[in-house]
Amino acid sequence: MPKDRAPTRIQKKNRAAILEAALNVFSAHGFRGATVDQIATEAGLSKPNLLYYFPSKEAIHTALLSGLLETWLAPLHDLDATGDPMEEILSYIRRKLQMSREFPRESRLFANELVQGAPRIHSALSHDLKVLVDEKTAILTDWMDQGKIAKLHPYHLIFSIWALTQHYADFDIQVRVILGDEDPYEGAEPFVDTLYRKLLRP
Amino acid sequence: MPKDRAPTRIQKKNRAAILEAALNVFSAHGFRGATVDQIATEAGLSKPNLLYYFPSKEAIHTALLSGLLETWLAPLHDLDATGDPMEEILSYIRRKLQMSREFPRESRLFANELVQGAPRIHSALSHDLKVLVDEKTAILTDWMDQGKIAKLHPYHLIFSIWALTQHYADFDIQVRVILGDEDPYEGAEPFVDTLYRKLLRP
DNA sequence: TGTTGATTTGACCATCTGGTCAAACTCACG
DNA sequence: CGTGAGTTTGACCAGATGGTCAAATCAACA
Repeated sequence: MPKDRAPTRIQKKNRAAILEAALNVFSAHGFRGATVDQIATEAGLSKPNLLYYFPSKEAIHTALLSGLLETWLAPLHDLDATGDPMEEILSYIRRKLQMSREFPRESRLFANELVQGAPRIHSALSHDLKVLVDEKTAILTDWMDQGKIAKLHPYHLIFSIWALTQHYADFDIQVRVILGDEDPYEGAEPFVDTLYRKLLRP
Repeated sequence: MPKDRAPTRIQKKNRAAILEAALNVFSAHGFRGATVDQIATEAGLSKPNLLYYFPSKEAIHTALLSGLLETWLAPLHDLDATGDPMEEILSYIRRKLQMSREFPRESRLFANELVQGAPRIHSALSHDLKVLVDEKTAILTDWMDQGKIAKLHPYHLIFSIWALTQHYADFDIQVRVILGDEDPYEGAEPFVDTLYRKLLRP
């Protein structure tokens, strides 16, 4: 294992390659379905070489998840209490849909983990996620109390946004079976926009 | 492997026990994460005994999926072109939400498969699912053309229903982390009801 | 009850997989 | 160069896992 000094050029390159490869493999096959050999090959390394940079398969997975959780929650983090309520929420939704479009692997990485009961990130969820959601739903509740947007159950409002936007990344195959050649996001963006305008109108 | 005559009492009992156990294990761990031993133990059989009834792990999985696909699509199948549009759609949504509540394992079984690209049911999807969805979206489009419900992209309307309802089963852990002790479906039912009433109002 | 087919199992196998290790190789720097 | 730290690898191991098989046991029916 490399010493914990400043990382060398090679360390940076290889760690990045491993995480990139791991994202591909874990998101496509889940933790159990991924093999260290597969990740190593995809990263252009031998298995022992990969294990020189990360002590175990589990460690790669953990590093990947915790490194990406922040990115994943960023759109919600940016929801601003001082902005225009309707526009803030719609722009949060657009950012979230954009994430599904640009980072489908990341979405599926989390989806895989969640569907199986989040055995490896349950604690991170109940801390970071819970806190962030509570903070933001407080804002939503304020807006509702002030009559700026329709009164709805704030948690379920958040769930609906997650469900709708992540569906396009997580169940991509199903979406494409139905849509054929049509670009999913072409139709999704106006659809969710209309949906939430109607839903949130006071 | 049992002959293909009429199944004996023992065959019926054991096949059912295996499929029930397999549903537990596959839905919780995915195909790759499940082991034959685990399924056998949960079904109260030895591994060779289990493999006397199904030729392979893959065969159990396939039998399970194809046996459940019909159940899974039943709510949509029941959408009736001659009923009242708004009530038909709302009742479809209620049935779908009810499925998530009563059959979360089935939902996660499909979710696991879909997230990983549906390697084992892709063909079933592009036949049965595609046909059924096209049939039902034609009804939706009619209703829209007649001004009975709001004009929306019918495929994305279906996606939104799937996403919203299945979210509660598939990402149950996340939902519970946020909601705490609150019953998810208690709030979900009125929420989705309100949502689609607003969305579909012409 | 005897016989035949159905059912069950212990022992076993080949392969896959995560992980180890000592030895070899490479790189940066004096 | 030369040297020491950083990097890479072939060979290897132990345990898990899907699957096989012959022999033993059981159930049902004549």
